[in-house]
Amino acid sequence: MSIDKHSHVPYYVQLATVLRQRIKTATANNRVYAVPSENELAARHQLSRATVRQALALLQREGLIYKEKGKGTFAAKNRARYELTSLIPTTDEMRRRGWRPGSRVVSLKRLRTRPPITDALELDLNAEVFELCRLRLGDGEPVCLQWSYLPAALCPELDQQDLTGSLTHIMEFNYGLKFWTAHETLRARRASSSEARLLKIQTGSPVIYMERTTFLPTGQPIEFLESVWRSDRYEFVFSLTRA
Amino acid sequence: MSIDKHSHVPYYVQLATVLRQRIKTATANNRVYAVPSENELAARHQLSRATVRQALALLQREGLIYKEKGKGTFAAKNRARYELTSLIPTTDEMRRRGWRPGSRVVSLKRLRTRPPITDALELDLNAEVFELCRLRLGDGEPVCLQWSYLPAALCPELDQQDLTGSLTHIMEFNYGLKFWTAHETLRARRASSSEARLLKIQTGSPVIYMERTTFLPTGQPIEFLESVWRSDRYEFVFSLTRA
DNA sequence: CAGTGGTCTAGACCACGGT
DNA sequence: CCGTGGTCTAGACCACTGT
Repeated sequence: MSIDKHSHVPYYVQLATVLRQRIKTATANNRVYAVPSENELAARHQLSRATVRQALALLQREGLIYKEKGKGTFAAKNRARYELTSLIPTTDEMRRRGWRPGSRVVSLKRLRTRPPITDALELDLNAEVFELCRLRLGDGEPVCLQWSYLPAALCPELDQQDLTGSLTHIMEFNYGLKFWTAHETLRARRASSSEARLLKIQTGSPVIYMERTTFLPTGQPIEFLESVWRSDRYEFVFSLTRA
Repeated sequence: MSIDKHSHVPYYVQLATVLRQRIKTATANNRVYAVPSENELAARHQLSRATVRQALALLQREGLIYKEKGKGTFAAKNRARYELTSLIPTTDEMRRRGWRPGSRVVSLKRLRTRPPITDALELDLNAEVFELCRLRLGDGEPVCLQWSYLPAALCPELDQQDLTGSLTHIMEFNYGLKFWTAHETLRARRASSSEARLLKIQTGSPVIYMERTTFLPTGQPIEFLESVWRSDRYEFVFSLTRA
């Protein structure tokens, strides 16, 4: 298992893959695993030290290794649940939980913005947005209710699309709009009667209310999302790391 | 404003600071700001391109810039609310929200572990842990109720410490245990009568229930935390980014 | 075509930890 | 003292973008 110099895969990616595997088997027996030193890795794989460091930086961001100046590099037990906290389409999230994802479009309207949507999307008052309300299902059972607001100017003819799948994918592949970062706010509150009816729970049950604003790589806001999650079916999981 | 070659601050940190400032003023007027090319920055500041790239990598992780191959590097609007999602002591979090942080120790016991604590902390059954229950205050008003479980072997005489401040700081500076990564799980549920009494809310009110396991850089679990948060006083904010 | 960022090399000096 | 990771240089070739 070594580096293929004829592959089109960058050396540092190849090295990271090799090391990931080595760390996995080495830490399986609860043994402490000292990663070979940077010079040693460079010599062993016929690479420059800079390339080795690039590979190690990858693994460090994944939480797989940690370094101690003057001592060396060591394997951490693999705690990377979701490779740290990352922005993931709801559809993929469902699959990751072992559910068959589904979606029922409750309504799709084209309307003029009002606060707080104007603020979140940084649009002028009365600019047009699509309001998409969907019930998201896991294995056919309701999990959450979502209202997405999208600037109509950026995704014309959204009403012609198949909206039962991943909105993230539609935006990326049909409109070239890449969801890149997001701000999420979570609160607990009681389900209203209309929410409860769609989610098939009792009115007043505690639910998680989430607001999310999603941004393009440029920092331009592209989606404002309001959602209500059944607390008996869904919990929010985050992996955090020290800055 | 340039790079001080006699400073002990690394060049790439200095350059990042300069660029951060430049981006801030440039994007203030909603103008698109193309960051100078890597070669140009290298020439202008008398640095190698590798050093310039190190500085840009910093800013990219902060969400301040994005790159497009063949085109260039551009400033994103600053969306870094908390420099992405990071693990932060509760005390510091409170201050960030503009509250005067406070803590009331409800109880501190030394007891033998039982599931689920044994699982989370990876301890043998009956190993000793400290159970620390604290009421966290913001500007004197209850915000949340926390139960921390810590392996007694790793922090002997915890009962001699002042526990009204930051537990994270005590663990780091008194025991050399650095909280590094964490897994958090959030659910909505109703407050029990005892929780409600301490939090000064009505029994049955919706609250956020959070479980957190915190790990050292080695990946060893160091703290298991259960907490209940008042939904009228606290909301959880996360910044996410695409992997 | 020229300019951009992505990858890579072969050196160098430093501060730190353990002997 | 030597080995470690942290920082830095001065080159190089590549794939991609726009003209």
